[in-house]
Amino acid sequence: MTQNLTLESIGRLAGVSRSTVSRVINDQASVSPDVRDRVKEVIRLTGYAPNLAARSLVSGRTGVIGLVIPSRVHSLFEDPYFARLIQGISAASNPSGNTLSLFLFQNEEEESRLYPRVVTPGFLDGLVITATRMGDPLLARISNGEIPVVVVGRPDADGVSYVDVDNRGGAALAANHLCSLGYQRIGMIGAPTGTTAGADRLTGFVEGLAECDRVLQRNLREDGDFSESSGYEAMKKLIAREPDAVFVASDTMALGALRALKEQNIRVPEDIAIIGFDGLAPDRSSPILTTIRQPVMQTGSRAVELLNDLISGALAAPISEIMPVELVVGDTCGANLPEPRRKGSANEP
Amino acid sequence: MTQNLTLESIGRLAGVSRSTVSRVINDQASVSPDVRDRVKEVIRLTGYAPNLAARSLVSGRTGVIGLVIPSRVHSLFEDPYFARLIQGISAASNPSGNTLSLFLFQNEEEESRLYPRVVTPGFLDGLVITATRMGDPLLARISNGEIPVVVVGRPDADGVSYVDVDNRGGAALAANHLCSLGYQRIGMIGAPTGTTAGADRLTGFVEGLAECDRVLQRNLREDGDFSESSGYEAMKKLIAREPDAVFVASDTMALGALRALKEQNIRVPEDIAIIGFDGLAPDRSSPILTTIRQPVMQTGSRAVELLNDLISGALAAPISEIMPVELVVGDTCGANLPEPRRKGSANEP
DNA sequence: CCCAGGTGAGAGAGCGCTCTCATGAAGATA
DNA sequence: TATCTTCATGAGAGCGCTCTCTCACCTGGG
Repeated sequence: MTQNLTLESIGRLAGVSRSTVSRVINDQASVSPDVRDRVKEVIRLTGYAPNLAARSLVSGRTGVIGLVIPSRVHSLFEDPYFARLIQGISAASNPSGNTLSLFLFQNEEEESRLYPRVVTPGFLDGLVITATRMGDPLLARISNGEIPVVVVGRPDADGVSYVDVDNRGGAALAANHLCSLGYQRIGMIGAPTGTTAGADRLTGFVEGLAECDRVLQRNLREDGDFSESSGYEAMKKLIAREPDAVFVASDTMALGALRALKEQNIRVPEDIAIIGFDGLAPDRSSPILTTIRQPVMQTGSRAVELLNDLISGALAAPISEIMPVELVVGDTCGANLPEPRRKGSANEP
Repeated sequence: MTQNLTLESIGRLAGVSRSTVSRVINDQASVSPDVRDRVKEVIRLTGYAPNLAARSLVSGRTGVIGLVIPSRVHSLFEDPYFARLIQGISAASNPSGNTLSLFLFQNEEEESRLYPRVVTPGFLDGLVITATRMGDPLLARISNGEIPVVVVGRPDADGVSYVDVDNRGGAALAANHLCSLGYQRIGMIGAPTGTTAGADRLTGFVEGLAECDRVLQRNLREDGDFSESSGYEAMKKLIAREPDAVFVASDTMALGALRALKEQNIRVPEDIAIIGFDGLAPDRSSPILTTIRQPVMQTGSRAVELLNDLISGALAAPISEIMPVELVVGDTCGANLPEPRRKGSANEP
């Protein structure tokens, strides 16, 4: 039935040459209306679709972009962050006529074994890489100019195009919010400082406190690894040091922190205020987490748009963009409490 | 630097012909050891990788398999199920030399617009489709024999290859477990019966009760849509009818059910036993959910293996496979309680 | 009535690869 | 020594497409 349809066979059926059919398919000029209609009708009837391999062989484009998620985030893949990011990337790929290929590597070995395929010419037009850590060797190799690359999240290398969210600004917003509510012993559960997101959220939070003439006491800070359990553990340690408010650098960790507090019957926000980062926690959670919401899907979409600009040559690398974040006030920061409580001051320098 | 390396140029550098280089790359016989080494060395030095478009043009294979997730499950994409499934599919794709392309359609329009690309020759070797609903038109079109397809989850059409988990057996297991613990008013929060998973879990649960000479009272059953909030709403309705145990057809819905119970200060499992299905709930949740665990990652991997058999012609469609499930006893079924409580009997026929 | 200018359509080359077939050298058999 | 079989290698065709070049035809101005 639909066997081996080619430009040639379509042309034969329509009584024209292969060249003319090609012109019709690619909407090029110099085809008379009646011939164009005749060819289109044959294409419709036969259900012909051009062979993409042949097309990319000559055009050098495949219409495929790759999304690389490095091996070590596999356990983190449970984080709704990645699902959203993939959605955003997919959403932007479809309209631009791109297909998305997903590269999840199980381990470093697989990563380096499959690496050639990723940068091999004739397969991918461009690449989006996410969740790189500082000094990531993969990034160094891939961004070597063979193929257009856009990184999601600020890379620590220069000359690489990227899309990031305003981690510093968001963390500062959290700090300002807590200060304005009158908290005195403000702590933080940070993300790994080996990631730029972790480092930027820490920097921003310290800066935000400084704007209110506060400092982050060293013993009021613990770091987690983005996982729920690490937030739980960090909060358990912090409890003894009696913060009255804690900024947790990811919602997933904040959920863990809330669990630790509940276990100890410490009320949120009456006894301690919590503010998260991400805006991914499902609304169902009671209480509703106050958080800094980042536009994850849009970040993914924007990455694809920049990548397309890079591929088409409309822009030259490196380009970058910072997506805005916003404070979303929920139940856990105490903003909706009749009167925020105060403890002894610890954040005054 | 790495510009336009072809078989021809590698051959020139190694002092052999294009054909010989091709033989070396494809590990074919009839190449003398010294020539083989010489060519391999040149390839290593230049970093040459064959052009995949050209290769697939002649071979008819692309090494790409597609994963299609229909439009309407986008909101469900938050469910860890899909993340795990994708991991499983990716894990099995990489070793078999396949690349995974992801097709997430935003809506029906996009679905039908991009459909040609999915089945267009010269792009995908095969297809994995998941989360189809009964009577899914996409499935009917795609499984039309143009390209090998494996469905994850039992399709309601014949002649389609698939991998499913033992939904019936698992639900029966849940029923038996609750019966053996002595519960008398056993209810169920079902999944949509418009999905085969929902229908099978219902059938299995009823069968399992029948094995214990019980029936599922109609007013002790509510259906949800796999979402947390639907589980919450369903449980709110059920509470008034005083079940002493409820089988919830997905863990995500079970989480919602637990939330509804907690809101009403109904203790689990002292006042009511809960058993879920999926085995995806993170261990962190306290209490730990008793559930029927299904091997999601393995299901994805197995789908790819079957697909590869279909592609290579080692097997002919339709083939199918049922993955086993297991009961995982946690805190919520009351199995670890000193003495399960009994209420008036409702499940006796 | 002839020739520039434009326009629709076909012929042909070539993208980089695989695969079949031809060739020539070396070894085996008569 | 002549013929037959290996085996290593090269030459060539062709996968289905795009793109350039060429040609045939039609128009209109001189």
